[in-house]
Amino acid sequence: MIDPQLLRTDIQTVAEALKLKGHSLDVDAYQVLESKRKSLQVEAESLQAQRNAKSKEIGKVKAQGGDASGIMAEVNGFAERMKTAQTELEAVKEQLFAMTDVMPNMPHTSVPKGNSEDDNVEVAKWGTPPNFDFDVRDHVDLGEAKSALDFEMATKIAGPRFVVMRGQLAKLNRALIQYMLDMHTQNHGYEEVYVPYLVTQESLIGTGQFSKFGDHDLFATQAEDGYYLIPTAEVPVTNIVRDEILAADQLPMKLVAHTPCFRREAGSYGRDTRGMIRQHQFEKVELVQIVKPEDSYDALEELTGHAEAVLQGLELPYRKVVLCGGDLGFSAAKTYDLEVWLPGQDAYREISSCSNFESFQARRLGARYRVEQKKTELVHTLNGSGLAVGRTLLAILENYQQADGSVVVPEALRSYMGGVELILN
RNA sequence: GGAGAGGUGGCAGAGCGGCUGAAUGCACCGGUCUUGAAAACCGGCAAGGGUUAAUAGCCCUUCGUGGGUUCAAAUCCCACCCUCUCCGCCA
Repeated sequence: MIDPQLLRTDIQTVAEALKLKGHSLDVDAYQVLESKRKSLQVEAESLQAQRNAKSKEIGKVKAQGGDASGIMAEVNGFAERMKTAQTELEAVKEQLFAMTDVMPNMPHTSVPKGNSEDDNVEVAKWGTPPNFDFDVRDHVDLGEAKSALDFEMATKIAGPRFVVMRGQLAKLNRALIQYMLDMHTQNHGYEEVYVPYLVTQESLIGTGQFSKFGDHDLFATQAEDGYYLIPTAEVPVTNIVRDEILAADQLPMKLVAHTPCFRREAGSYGRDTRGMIRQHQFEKVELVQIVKPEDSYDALEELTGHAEAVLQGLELPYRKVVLCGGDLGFSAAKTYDLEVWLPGQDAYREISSCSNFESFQARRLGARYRVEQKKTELVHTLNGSGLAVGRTLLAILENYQQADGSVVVPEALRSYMGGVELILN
């Protein structure tokens, strides 16, 4: 949610910033509504103030045993007028909300211009893609050869975009989760949290995944329950601070959670249909930080570094890009994507997305902290994948593959794999 | 699932339909005292919103949520949600 105060005082700046995200803001329409809101609200509130004053008078007169019928007659007509003013005000507010609710967050000034992912800017590259002196296989061929990945079976059970992992790969999956959680809790200062995988609509609205108007990428339970499966741990974890006023010394709050994530992928028919790149259900270790506003950009660099540390620990080549305005998500002010090298695709593919939302989520969430005795201020929220586990697993298969189709276990994972150095052999 | 109790400020806990945005205690902040601290004493201390140059005033809203009764609701009525206790069931 964009600061309504800013929309009143400097809507041009907002309109300019939103243009970078491809959102055109109807400034005139907004200002017309806003001035209506102002006069209606002033009117409605002054009617209420008058009524309150009169009612108090009645109370006083009656307490003294006097006759209050005169004042009561005077106040009688108020109810109706108040109701009309109230109704009109609500209507205008709703129209304003319809406009602000679909406004994305403003990009940070450091965000490059651009319309699509082609305009994202590479800011760093780490490691070198391996050279193979044999025909490279992708993770599907590698996994299916030993029945350690079984897409057909998953389709039988649940339909397309699911996978069954068996034996060593199921264990590798678990090893990766442990490795990531241990690294973030032991080296990076995060507190591990376990959270619900089903959440309410309210929680989704808080983090911006659910808009009344936009479509969403969510699985839902039957209407009577009203639950949604989480598309990312960002939702339950960030909602920890919803409607809270935190003490300054609670910040920064650094949380890490491993959860499965569920997405319909409704808009991506035909895209990434092969393999584990895009699934309805996948595992992710998510980093979340709740920080003071002045610290959020340092925190973004730090948090991105924490995700990079996992890739470096696993010795997977990757590059870091900063998303251009047009490719930025709805709620984000700035995002770094980490893209891991996938020999099977001969390309870098996203494996982590680290974003600063500034106060955009916090405003919806009502997440504040106490600056001084009497003052509260919205916090800034950030999150990033550290990392997407399924994609990490397939990156390992493809980068560590051998001529015979076996796969070397990265050193960092061996203690989590019971000392095994080679799998799919 | 059945029976009962309850949801009030950071916490605990009062609150006859008007003088209660809310007693009191704790916590917290400021001060006096003290070499310093503690104790004691004095003062302050909810959030959101509007108006405004203003973090000054003034005003509105909020006592689980939503509706209703009334000139007036934390207080009365209805529905829902949640919590706790007991019983049943269950990993």
